[in-house]
Amino acid sequence: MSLRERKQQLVRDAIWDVAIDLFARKGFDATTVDDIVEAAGVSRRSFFRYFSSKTDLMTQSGSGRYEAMVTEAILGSARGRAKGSTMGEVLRGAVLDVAGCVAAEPRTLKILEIAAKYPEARAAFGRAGDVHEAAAGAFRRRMGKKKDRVEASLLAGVMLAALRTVFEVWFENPRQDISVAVERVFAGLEGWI
Amino acid sequence: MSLRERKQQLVRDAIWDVAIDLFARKGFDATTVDDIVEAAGVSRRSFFRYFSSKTDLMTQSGSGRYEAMVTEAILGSARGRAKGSTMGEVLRGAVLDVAGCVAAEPRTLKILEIAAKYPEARAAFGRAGDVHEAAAGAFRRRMGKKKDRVEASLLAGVMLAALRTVFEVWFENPRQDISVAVERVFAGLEGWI
DNA sequence: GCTTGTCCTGACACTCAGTGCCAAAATCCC
DNA sequence: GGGATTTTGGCACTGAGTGTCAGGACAAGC
Repeated sequence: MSLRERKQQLVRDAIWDVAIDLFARKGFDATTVDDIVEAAGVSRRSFFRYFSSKTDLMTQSGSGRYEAMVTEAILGSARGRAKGSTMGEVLRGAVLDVAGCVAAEPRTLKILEIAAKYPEARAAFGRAGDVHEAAAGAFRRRMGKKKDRVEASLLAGVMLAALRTVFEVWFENPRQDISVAVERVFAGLEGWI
Repeated sequence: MSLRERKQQLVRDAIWDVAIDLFARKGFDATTVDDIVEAAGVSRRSFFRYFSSKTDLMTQSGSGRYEAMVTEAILGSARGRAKGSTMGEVLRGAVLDVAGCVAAEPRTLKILEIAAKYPEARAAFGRAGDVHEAAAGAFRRRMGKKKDRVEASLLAGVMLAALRTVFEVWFENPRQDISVAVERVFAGLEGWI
């Protein structure tokens, strides 16, 4: 690693640390890019060379890395998982891989704390969170008290996943009734539920 | 409905129609709010009274409506679904309700078309779409050609749902190993997969 | 029909995010 | 050390979104 690269990493880390600290203290929206660059001692223009946007500071390491991590985990080439595994096993292994990678980064916890504290910061991860929250709450109410929060959250996630897939299927042929797409998706869920 | 309310609805519809038309022709980013208000014949300030942001035009009807729709569908009070239904039945019914509601609005198709055509417009729905896309592609590759796209998309959705739930569980007690959270979530998935 | 209070609209000015451009400084390679 | 290349800072610009305020349109009462 050359001097230049180490220096860049240093600057990048310095910006990130300062920014996360400010977010935690003042909130995401209340912290301006000017606040960050002043505290970090870099120019405004340089900030945008290291991070493509303010939300990049929250979504960690810019665009594409999470996608790559997920893809890698599913394909699991590094682990040499048996070709004959069932999809359930693949799914479980992939979740474990990604969760492990994310949890291994100490920054993850700080980001989760900020996201828990400030709603605006949660928006950095997209509006999907709000819908998921609402659906999970509804499932919880529907189930009564006997079942726990985890299952409600999972059901909500599966529902949103099913909906997304339904729209995908339906959009290929929007003239047909959408219930046909629902049928097809639930045929795919067959055996899971 | 008073004259005032009808007038507001008229303005709102006019803005939306003009905006969607511009998005479809020029793209989401390339269309400025100034373009929209000029074409619609309202002031810039009034635009932001009707829509809280430019992306609101894509996510349809502002914040909260989709959440409400999902919640309503799960609780299913309007349908009077039997209390004793299994969660699988509830899930299916809720998906059908939401999909039906969405498909019934003619605007939905236009929005889907724009989202399909312009990547920037997809970003209005949050970054989650990109991750889902990547994961579904990975599952497709992993499964080989024998299974179809629908199942890959579903698997991707379930995986993201599981991950989100894992982080939720883990965040309550971040000192413990994240694999414990994964265990717990997959215990909830037990019987589904 | 006219007044009065309420709501809506347009206009202006402002903050902040993000980008293009160019000159100066730092780094790397020889 | 000297020259090519990369990085940086400064400046100006566009575009989104917000606060404020005066003026106009609406509903209700007389």
